[in-house]
Amino acid sequence: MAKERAKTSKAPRITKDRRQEILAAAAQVITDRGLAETRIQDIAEACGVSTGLILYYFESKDRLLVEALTYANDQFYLRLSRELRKNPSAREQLDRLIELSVPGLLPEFSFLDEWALWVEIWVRALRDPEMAKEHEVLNRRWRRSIADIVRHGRETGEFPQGRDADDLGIQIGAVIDGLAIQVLMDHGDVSPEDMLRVSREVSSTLIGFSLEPASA
Amino acid sequence: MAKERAKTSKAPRITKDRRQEILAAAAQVITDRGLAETRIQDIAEACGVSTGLILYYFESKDRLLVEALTYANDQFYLRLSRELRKNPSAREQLDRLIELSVPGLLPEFSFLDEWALWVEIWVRALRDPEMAKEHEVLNRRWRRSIADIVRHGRETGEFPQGRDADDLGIQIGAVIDGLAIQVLMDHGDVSPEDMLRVSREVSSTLIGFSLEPASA
DNA sequence: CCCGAACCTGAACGGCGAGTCAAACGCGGC
DNA sequence: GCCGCGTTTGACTCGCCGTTCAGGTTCGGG
Repeated sequence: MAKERAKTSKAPRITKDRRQEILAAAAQVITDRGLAETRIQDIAEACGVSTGLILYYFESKDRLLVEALTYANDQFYLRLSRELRKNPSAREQLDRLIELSVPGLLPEFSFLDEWALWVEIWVRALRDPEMAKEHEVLNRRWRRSIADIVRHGRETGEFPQGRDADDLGIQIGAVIDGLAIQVLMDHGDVSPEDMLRVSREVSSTLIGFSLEPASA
Repeated sequence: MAKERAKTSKAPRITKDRRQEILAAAAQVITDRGLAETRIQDIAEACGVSTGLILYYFESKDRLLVEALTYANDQFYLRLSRELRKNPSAREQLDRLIELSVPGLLPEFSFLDEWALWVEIWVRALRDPEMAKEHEVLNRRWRRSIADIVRHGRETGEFPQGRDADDLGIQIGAVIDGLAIQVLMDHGDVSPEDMLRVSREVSSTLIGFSLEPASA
């Protein structure tokens, strides 16, 4: 009721929220060009609007960039949550989380590289307090996703009791982060399949369950 | 014989290699300000020279930055090699490598953050083929350091046979990378001591030896 | 003592890109 | 039909910074 959509069928580019459209475009441009090479004009072109409009919706380029990075990460998190909710088994949830984390494994998700944006977030968070604050939230959410799966698996009896679940979140998260970087950089030493296999191995070792032998 | 040093005692700031001086200064500035915020003038000031001189020794800012990043990493690698050579025991070598990798653990080494430069390298390597090439070298060298320790430990009988040593280099390297990022970002969730402990635990688990209980 | 080469300076140039602004647009209400 | 407001435009400003350059300094060798 807030806005009728009846007439907007004729106005193709005015969606409900122009802001969001800009954020999505910005995320895409950052992914393509890199944060440092991203100009306001690039984002404007990706939206099909003028440069002036970008700064009509965002008070400065810097703020827009920070918002775009967190926006993209939110999108990833939403996809992840949706996927996890589909699956009651903790082991399959863990598997799904790992699959979604491997750069370039599932073409339908995560354009090319969710991770390229993570690296940009890291760099920026090192100096920009604004971004550091955001990073803290995103980072905790990411590790908590893992820890929650561990806790859930222990409730269902799929996983044994063992180290602190939050610690496991940190450790498994670290392995995934580190491997993702290797895959991203892609010198052929670590393929997506390698990452998938190693992540499963290491996390099963750390959590303390055994992978079924049928991994061929 | 290429250059006499007899008279240079009176020329205080003309060391043997001005180029190297600039590289060191550049690395420091990048560490402080971040790659994106580093201006040629910052580097010149850090050296106490004019901006013109910087481009007298380096054909462009971009090339200088790439060289500075690899230079800094070389310095780290040299320190690491020196430390490892001191110690014949593979377990102690591994321990030392981990210690040197923890951001902020050993004040005497690695200014504040060797790792801040790594993150900059990653970002740049994602787009700049020049940097990607360099990164490949640095990255392989880093993982090989770990794999070599594993191999050495197996020769001396300290470590059991097990997974491929190069794979372990990748896996342990990934854990260290991932944890280092967490420590770097520093939200208090992962302290340097945490990283130290976890790195030891995980690598002993992966390699397959047991840490002595005296870890208090 | 002079010359040339290497080293160094800092002012000047030029382009680029963030942010501004006055004007236009279009749409819903009166 | 007209008004007014939210939206959009694109030309303009302005400061910044990489790079160039003409000249200065130092130093060693002849």
